Order: sequence, then C-alpha cells, then structure tokens
Amino acid sequence: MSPRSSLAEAARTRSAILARGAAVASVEGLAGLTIGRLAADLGMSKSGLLGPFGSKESLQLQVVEAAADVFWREIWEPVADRPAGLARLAAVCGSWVRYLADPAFPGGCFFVAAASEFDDRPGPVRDLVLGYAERWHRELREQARRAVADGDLPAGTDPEQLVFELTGLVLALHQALRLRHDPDGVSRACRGMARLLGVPVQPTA
Amino acid sequence: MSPRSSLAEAARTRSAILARGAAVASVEGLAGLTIGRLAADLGMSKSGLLGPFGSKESLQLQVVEAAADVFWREIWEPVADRPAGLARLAAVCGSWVRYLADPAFPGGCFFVAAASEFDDRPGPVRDLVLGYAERWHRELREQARRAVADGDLPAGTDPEQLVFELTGLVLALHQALRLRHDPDGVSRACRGMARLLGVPVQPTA
DNA sequence: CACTATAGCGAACGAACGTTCGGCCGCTAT
DNA sequence: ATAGCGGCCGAACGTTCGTTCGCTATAGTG
Repeated sequence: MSPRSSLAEAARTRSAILARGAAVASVEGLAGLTIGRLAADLGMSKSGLLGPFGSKESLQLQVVEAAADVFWREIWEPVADRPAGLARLAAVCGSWVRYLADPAFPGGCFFVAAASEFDDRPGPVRDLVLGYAERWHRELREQARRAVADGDLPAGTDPEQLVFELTGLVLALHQALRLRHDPDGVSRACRGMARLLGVPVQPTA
Repeated sequence: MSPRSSLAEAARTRSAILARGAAVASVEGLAGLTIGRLAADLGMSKSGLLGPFGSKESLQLQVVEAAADVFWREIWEPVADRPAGLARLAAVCGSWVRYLADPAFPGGCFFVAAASEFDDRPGPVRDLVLGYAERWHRELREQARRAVADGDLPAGTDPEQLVFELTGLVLALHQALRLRHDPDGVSRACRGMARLLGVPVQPTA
C-alpha cells in the first residue's frame, strides 16, 4: 500500500501477513489458507506475499507461531503475576474463558481449530501445533501440581486428570459458542471449572 | 471395477463412495475432500463419481448423512435397549468412549472434526452438522432429565450442564487420543464421566 | 430379440492452486 | 552522486480443482 519501503516496512508487511493469515486460518482452516486469497485481502501480489516465506508450509508454520504469541499474550501474561498454584490456575481459567468468548481471531481460538484440523496429518505443522499444545498442558499441570502440594486442592487430586477435565470444558465451550451459538456456554464452563477447582471462576483476567 | 452394472450395482457404488468419502473426510476434512482424490481411491473417473451426486456440496451433505448413520448405529443402537434415564446415559457414555477409542473412520470421530471445521462456515453443510449435533445433544439431555426425575441423580442437577460437561470430556478425549496420542485418555474420560454420573463408566457397549 | 434407460468413462473447460523468474524502483551506504 | 541491495510486482509455469458434455456398453422391458 504505502509507497515507501524499507527494512522497517518489510517487517510491518510480514506482521500484517501473519496477522491476516491467522485470522483467515481461524475460519477457513490452516490448509484452506491460500496465497491468492491472502494476497488479495492485503492488496499484494502472490509473489510479493510468498517472498518472505518461500513456501506455503513455511508461511503456515509462521502463522502458527504468530497465533501462539497472541494466545500467550492474551491468556497467560495477564495472569502471570498471580501467585503460583491454585490462584494462578483459577485466574488462567477465567482468562481462557474470556478469550474464547471474545477471541482475537474471527474464527475463535486458533489452536482449537488447528489441533482438530491437523491431528491426523503428519508433518511439520502438526508437530508445531502439538508442541504448543504440550507446552500449554505442562504449564497448567504444573500449577495444578502446586495447588495440590499447597493443600489448596484435596490431597490425592491427580493434576493430569484435572487438566484433562479443564481442557474438556474449554473445548465444550468452544463448540457451544461457535457451532451451537449457545449464550449460556460461558457460564456453564465457569461453573464446571469452579466445581473442579473449589473456587469461583469468572471470565476475566 | 466390476464389469457388470445394474441398479443394485449403482446403489453399491454409491455406498462405496460415501463410505470412502467419510473415511477420507475424517482425516483430510470435509472441505479437503476432492473429487479427483476420491475417484482415484475407488478406481473411478471423476465424472462417473460425481454423476450420482451432481455437485461437490451435494456429495458433502450425503457424506455427512452417511457418517451420521454410522455414528448412530455404533453408539446409540447398542445401548438403546437399556432402561431410559441414568442406566442408558451411562451406557451411551461408555459406548461413546469406545467409539472414540476404536473409531469407524481412520480420522476418528467424524463429527468432532466436522463440527470444528464448519463451525464458522455458513451454508448447508454447517446447517446439517449443526442439526445432528443438536439432535444428539437433545437425546442426551432427555436421558439426563429422566435420571434426575427418577432420583438417580442428585435433585437440582441441571441436565443441560451435565450434557455440557460430558461433551467436554468426549472432546478432551478426542484431542488426547488423536493429537497427543495419550494412552491414558480413555481412563481419564471414563473417570470424569463416572464422577459426573455417580456410577462407573466403561468403554464398551 | 430389438428397445430403452442409465451407470460410468474419457476428454475438455475455465478457474484457482503453489511456485519461479526477471525487472522495476526506492532505500541505504559509499 | 551513484552503486548496490532488496522488497515487491507482473507474468507465466505446470498441476489440480469442480463441472460439463458426448459416448459406450450393459441391464432390464416389451
């Protein structure tokens, strides 16, 4: 668009491509993301868009990374200062629910969609998505583990099981909101989480 | 393949197309299903395959219907003779888990994938998937409602909330099995369901 | 035994896919 | 001032997409 170009402009172009790419992919899917569509959306040529990335797969991988940055910034960082353990776990649950109710991308949570889309398609994209999913899982489990160690959750509580069920509530919320357009999804997810954690969960950071 | 053709053969061809279509779509996605790929898989020509359906969207819709038949037959029918209420609800949960652990399609549960893929894509396919999802949801809720009415679940239990959380456990199981390849997913889902229902849940019809 | 209906094939269509290549043009550095 | 670097474009590539249009060959009907 802008007639000026420079290294700074190039970086901004790259960011715009990735942001738009994540937005489109959250709706159409990461595989349904096409160079031509993306270029048209941004008023660029296909070659100019593909240039900084080299291939579609490379573009996909960097879109996933960009979406992971957004995910982390929107959900984790706002509650990172809460005391480790139950307080932080409850806070991140509330933050997570808020993110699904008011998502950064038009298609809702990017990773819920990407995880389902690539769970059976081997390759670098799946590996990357899986890596982020496991990192997130580990982070939550660590908070759950501390909550149990601190005595804030009943002794004998299995942190892995707790994370499994919390994740399930988030996935159910995603489906309730995006497919069924159920306005009660948020309160149901919060209620389920509160029962698992023994403390209130509210959809805010 | 077979040199003979007849009305009966045509029906069998149609079934083969839909079966293979559902299998491919469970992995590649319903949108990623292509006529050429499907025709090559079945040793047919593209035109011969598209003939009985007329358009790709019509094919997609009939693939969804075929997958719904399989879903219903594999999960609901084996437990339809259980007494309505908690017994049937617990049985269908076990049947549901078994289906996810040993799915009829190579990509796992067709509807988990389709719901996520089309949740943000308006059109007939989304409408059809949503219709089946709501029908399933209603069926489960009815069993939950009866279980409460029968006194088999604590008074004041919200059937809708119960179905929401059961669905969440299934979605978490799908992700654990297909993305994370977690061998403990089945037992975790059953444990969560048993806690919600107050009775054991086992992954068998 | 001819007659009709139809399942499926083969070829072709325009459009869109991802990718490559050469050149323009504005920035940066000498 | 000028040389060079690099972001981006325009055009074209070979492939695959969904779809259409005759055609053949076979199965059921009189």
